[in-house]
Amino acid sequence: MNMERLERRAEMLKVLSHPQRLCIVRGLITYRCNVGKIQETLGLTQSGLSQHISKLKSAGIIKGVRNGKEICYQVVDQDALRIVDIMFEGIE
Amino acid sequence: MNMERLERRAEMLKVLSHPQRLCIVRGLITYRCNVGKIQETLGLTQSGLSQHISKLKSAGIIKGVRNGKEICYQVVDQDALRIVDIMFEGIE
DNA sequence: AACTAAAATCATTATATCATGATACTTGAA
DNA sequence: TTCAAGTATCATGATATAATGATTTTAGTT
Repeated sequence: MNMERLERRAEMLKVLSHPQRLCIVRGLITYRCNVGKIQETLGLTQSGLSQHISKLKSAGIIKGVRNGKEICYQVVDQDALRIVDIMFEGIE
Repeated sequence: MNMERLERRAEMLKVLSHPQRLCIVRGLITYRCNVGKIQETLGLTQSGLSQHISKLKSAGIIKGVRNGKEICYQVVDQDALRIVDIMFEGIE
């Protein structure tokens, strides 16, 4: 069995397993790009949000492209996307 | 938004986000029941396995029924089942 | 060059998780 | 009623994560 791959997938799950990060990823699925917007929408601190973003990036779940002063993030891991969809089924 | 539910779902993800626990749950999906078997198959210590089982149970992912000296576990959380399926896609 | 907005990093403390080994509980059988 | 098998719990130290506030970097603007 490909243990390395399983470990990477497990790490991805761990990074997703935080309510705020789930909300961040869901936001990026729906709107992509908005970082400052998500901060105010979710009521996170700048530092807190940035650290969440950093983890999501390290895990390969999102990637960001700088556009002037802003950085536009989007979800690039398709499995993460499916999992977040499952997590938000029946929530709202 | 139903934050309580989201937190419970996130907690479920966290419990799943461990390679050994992913393997345990996959084993229980395929064969259900076998605890000692899983221990030898995966090469886990008795204590380690038991603690994994305990977390999976607390998170509502599995439940166990005692049958004599043995306890038969099975997966009861359907979302957990879907997620484990996704995790093992393309692995083996 | 100085200023500002956007974002990242650092430092700290508190808390949670992991791995291990030892001990205790539960149940059926001798 | 003792015993062994199967399972759970406890105790510990090592490591990881979370939350917060302060500082720093990056890039566009004046």
